[in-house]
Amino acid sequence: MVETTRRQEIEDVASSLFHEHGYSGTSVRDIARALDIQGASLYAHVASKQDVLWSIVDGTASRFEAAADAVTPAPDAESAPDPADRLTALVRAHVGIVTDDIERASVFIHEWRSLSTDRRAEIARRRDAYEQRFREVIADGVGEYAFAPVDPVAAAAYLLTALNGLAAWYRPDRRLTPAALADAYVQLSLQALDAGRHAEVPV
Amino acid sequence: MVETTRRQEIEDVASSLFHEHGYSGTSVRDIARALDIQGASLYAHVASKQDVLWSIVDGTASRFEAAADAVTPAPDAESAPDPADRLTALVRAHVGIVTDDIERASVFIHEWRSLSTDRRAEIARRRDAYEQRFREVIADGVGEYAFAPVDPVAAAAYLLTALNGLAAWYRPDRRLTPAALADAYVQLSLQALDAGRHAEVPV
DNA sequence: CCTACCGATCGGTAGG
DNA sequence: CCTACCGATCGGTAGG
Repeated sequence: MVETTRRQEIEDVASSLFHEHGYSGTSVRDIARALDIQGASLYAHVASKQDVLWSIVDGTASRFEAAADAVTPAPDAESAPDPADRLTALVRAHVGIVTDDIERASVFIHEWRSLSTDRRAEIARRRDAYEQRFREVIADGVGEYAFAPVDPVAAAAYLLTALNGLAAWYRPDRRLTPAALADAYVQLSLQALDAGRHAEVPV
Repeated sequence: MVETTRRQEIEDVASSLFHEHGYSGTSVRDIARALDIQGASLYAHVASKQDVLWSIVDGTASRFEAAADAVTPAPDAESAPDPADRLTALVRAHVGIVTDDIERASVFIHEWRSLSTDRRAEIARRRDAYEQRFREVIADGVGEYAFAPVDPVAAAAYLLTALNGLAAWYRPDRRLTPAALADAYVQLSLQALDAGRHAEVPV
């Protein structure tokens, strides 16, 4: 039932090694050794080391995008949820993906610079579009006086790098479970925008 | 007057290359090429590539520590400044060092994992001690009801990774100068802790 | 700071 | 998935 293809195994151990030593710091033979096969045998399954990195980064980017899509209101919705709720959903989705697979998330966040020029450009575009979702919610909230008057570009970068930082330090433990962590990060993110403090100020 | 030793030049170009391509992704010959000398000639000035990384990381760690020392009240002070002021000073100092030399800061933040075992352990200790300063101010503020009741460990990690994220994205421009950026990041950080909203609640 | 050179390792291919 | 092998590049040394 737990079907794990060889290709998936390769990407799993590659994610772990790229996470720990970086893409440049990991050799094809390091990956093969973790699978108990010869370095050259890896090429029966993958076209290149770069190809493995791309699969990990592209797949993880898609997970983030799909999760954000799922919590983004349809453009034709009667009434868009208020900005605080929309931001909460985005933060929770993001933290969920990071904590669900820290190694792949970490590779996506830190190693996309090692992609070839074209792929790197594509991921840069997709990352910017993803960050734009955060900027828009923040700008909406500022416009509605639901958030403090922050710079949406700086605030979105602040929030997203805080969330992405998880991939570098978080290890699940009994005291700070993924659920507790998500709650804490939602609280900090809403507070960072002073959410709910400004609705009454001007009209 | 502007005395730049060869050693400093080497560390400057190495910081730039390590920032862009990582330590493993930068060869000794890459560094030499940027200085218009032969790869082997570099060894007239440095003992090893690892030695260059250590100088950058150790020096930058010291800058962060000295800046935090400078804004930390003496233990024998009559009255410690309130937590919001202390946190403001810590955030401003940290952002200042990052924006003052993004490349070195970035190498310190991201490449310390490439250090040899002993040095890596030392930097891990020093980073933890530095982060502890943030945890303490946050815990003090929570204890005095100056901040919202956040988990000091999670909140300190959240704040510091947000600040460190600057090294990856920030480029000074006319709209967002280093000073404006520091103001925005202080505001977001204080708000993240809901600073000044809780003083009146219980006693 | 240079030329000349070292052994080790790199990503990848050929041919089973 | 293996053995055998490729040219290129790696960090670093010797000796000027």
